[in-house]
Amino acid sequence: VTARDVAELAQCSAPTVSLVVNGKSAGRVNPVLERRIWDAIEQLNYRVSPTASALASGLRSTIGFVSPDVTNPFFSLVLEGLLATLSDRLALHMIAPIAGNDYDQATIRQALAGDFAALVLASPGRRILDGPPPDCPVIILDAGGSQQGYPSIDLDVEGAARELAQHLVAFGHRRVAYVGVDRDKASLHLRRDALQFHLAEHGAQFVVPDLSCDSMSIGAAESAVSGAYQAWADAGVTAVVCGDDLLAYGTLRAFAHLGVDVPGEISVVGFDNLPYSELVRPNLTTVDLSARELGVRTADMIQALLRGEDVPETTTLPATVVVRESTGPAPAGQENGGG
Amino acid sequence: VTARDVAELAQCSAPTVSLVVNGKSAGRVNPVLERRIWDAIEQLNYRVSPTASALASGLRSTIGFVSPDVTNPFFSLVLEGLLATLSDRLALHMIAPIAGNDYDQATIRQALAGDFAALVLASPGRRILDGPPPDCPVIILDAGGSQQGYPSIDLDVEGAARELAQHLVAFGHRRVAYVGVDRDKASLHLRRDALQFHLAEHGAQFVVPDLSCDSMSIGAAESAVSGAYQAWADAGVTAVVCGDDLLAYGTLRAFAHLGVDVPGEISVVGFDNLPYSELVRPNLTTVDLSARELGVRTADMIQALLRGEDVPETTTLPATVVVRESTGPAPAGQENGGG
DNA sequence: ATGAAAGCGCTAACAG
DNA sequence: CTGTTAGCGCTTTCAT
Repeated sequence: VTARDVAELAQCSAPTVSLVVNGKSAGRVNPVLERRIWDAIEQLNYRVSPTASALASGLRSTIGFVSPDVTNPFFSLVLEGLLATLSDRLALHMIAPIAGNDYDQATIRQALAGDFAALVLASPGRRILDGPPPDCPVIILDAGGSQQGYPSIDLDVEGAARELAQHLVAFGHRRVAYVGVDRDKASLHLRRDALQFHLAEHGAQFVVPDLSCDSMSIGAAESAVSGAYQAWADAGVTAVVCGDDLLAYGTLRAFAHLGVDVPGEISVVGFDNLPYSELVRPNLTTVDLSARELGVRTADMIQALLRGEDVPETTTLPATVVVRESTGPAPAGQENGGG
Repeated sequence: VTARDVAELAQCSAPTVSLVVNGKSAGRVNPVLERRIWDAIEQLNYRVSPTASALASGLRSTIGFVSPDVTNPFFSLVLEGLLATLSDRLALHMIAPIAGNDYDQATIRQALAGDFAALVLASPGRRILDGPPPDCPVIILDAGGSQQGYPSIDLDVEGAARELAQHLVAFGHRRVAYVGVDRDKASLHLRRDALQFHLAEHGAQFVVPDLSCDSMSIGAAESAVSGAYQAWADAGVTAVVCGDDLLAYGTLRAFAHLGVDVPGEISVVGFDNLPYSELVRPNLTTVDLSARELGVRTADMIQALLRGEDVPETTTLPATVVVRESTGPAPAGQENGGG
């Protein structure tokens, strides 16, 4: 059922139908005709073809969202904020790497082929776009700052790292281990480096090589940590910081199996503050990355961009430490987010 | 940059370019011309416009996925399986209700307006489609069987309920409570009813009215359970079964705050077996709903449907009980999934 | 206030 | 093998 069918029934022409369905009838089409048209639309159950509409108008109405891992709650939360804030007129096309193993150039290239109104890249690696520039706005999320001139929205990892370093040092930790992933995740590197810097200010440091997990998953961290623990113990590590809550969950599991007492023998910290971090045993101390807000702000930025407005090259959202039992009871005067 | 630009550069006509880029050049276009065309394509960085292509060919290439809640790991897992299995040619549009509160007719109507190659409805309510029938295949997931003639993929809740009832009764439970949500979720009702039936076989039963949470979330369950516990205790409830793991997490939290010992004073069971269920305290006994597999099978079914093949009206996937510490140590000979 | 004409970029059906 | 002709369904001038 096409616009012409409607036009025929309503005894007018297709362009008039177009005006009406697009709400552009203000003072341009006779109210009684408009009525007839709406009636015909309902009667025939007419819906405009988004495809044809997009082609004719040159207006794209779908935004591409590239997620490294749709099962990671962090990205789910970002997605939720995005979806909740995006105008109804904008559809969202999900793009995820085939293997579930984070995404590479190929994934991005695929995304670029999709002719989107805008493209959102969540937690990309370092080298983002190799080929010719895309013909739509690109927004980068959680990449540790703008890259290649694309506007980005980031978390204040720097500030959180300072806060976290203080917290750890206040508990007497001086010898720390870091758990990250094998991939070239800009965001994870930044977390590590910022933390290293602020630990150093207090005479603390990473005393073992970073542990690189195959993937950002509970299982990967569990097996990696199981293998690394002896070396950590030998090096006198008393706290381990994980680049992501999922890695921290795996770390907690590994310790549980190894019979290592947390936080008695070693403290564990994660980045993200997923909804499950206060449910795991022991409750995980984390850096809250306000994932949902990240999605909300992304949607706002997209709409601004599509209106042709300028947006700041880098937007930074606050990130704060949420202290829970995995780093021991909070010292007097310290905020405790475990409630 | 259009196909005509390429044609011009390669000194041929647009349709020939079309043949080449679509891999339909076998024996229909001169290899040397094809070379020139590919060169031109690369040189101009030409990409076919999916929009124009779809319009001209009448082939739709995006499938719509309606999720009640993108932050619920169950649906994330379904999505992951779906994305991983779907052909590269098929894009996926995410549709979620605005409020984050499950979806209604309006959400579905919006989905119908999207002209998709296929539509997937995950865990819908009872009345699914009111208006005129959609013009694309619709697949229903986790709805407790086919509805309105749409093919469905479901979990063997019936079998799992039997298994679960046996497990609970073997531990001496006779007086049980059920936690669900306010919404008309077909799937949750089925879980409840099947369990009730099999509990009755063993002389056990629900001894209090079902607890209805506002939403399928940890927080909603936590507050609902907090308010209901006294009545449960008065009624002698010794086990509570939650329609979803998230509800179970909230239940565990409520009990933790109330100082109720699990499973000492009361046992808790959830449906879903999310990845976090063996991390929470205490490890949650659940019914494994093989969410990812649900997504995989959905993708398979979509592709079959698009090939014009017939599919069974109802496909049922296995669901099994995973016993963990929230229902106490497993009795001798009972499988223990807590490892 | 409305219709006629043109065209978005591509593909299918034919003609050569 | 290749080019020409149409047309997908809609929107946008531009007449009237």
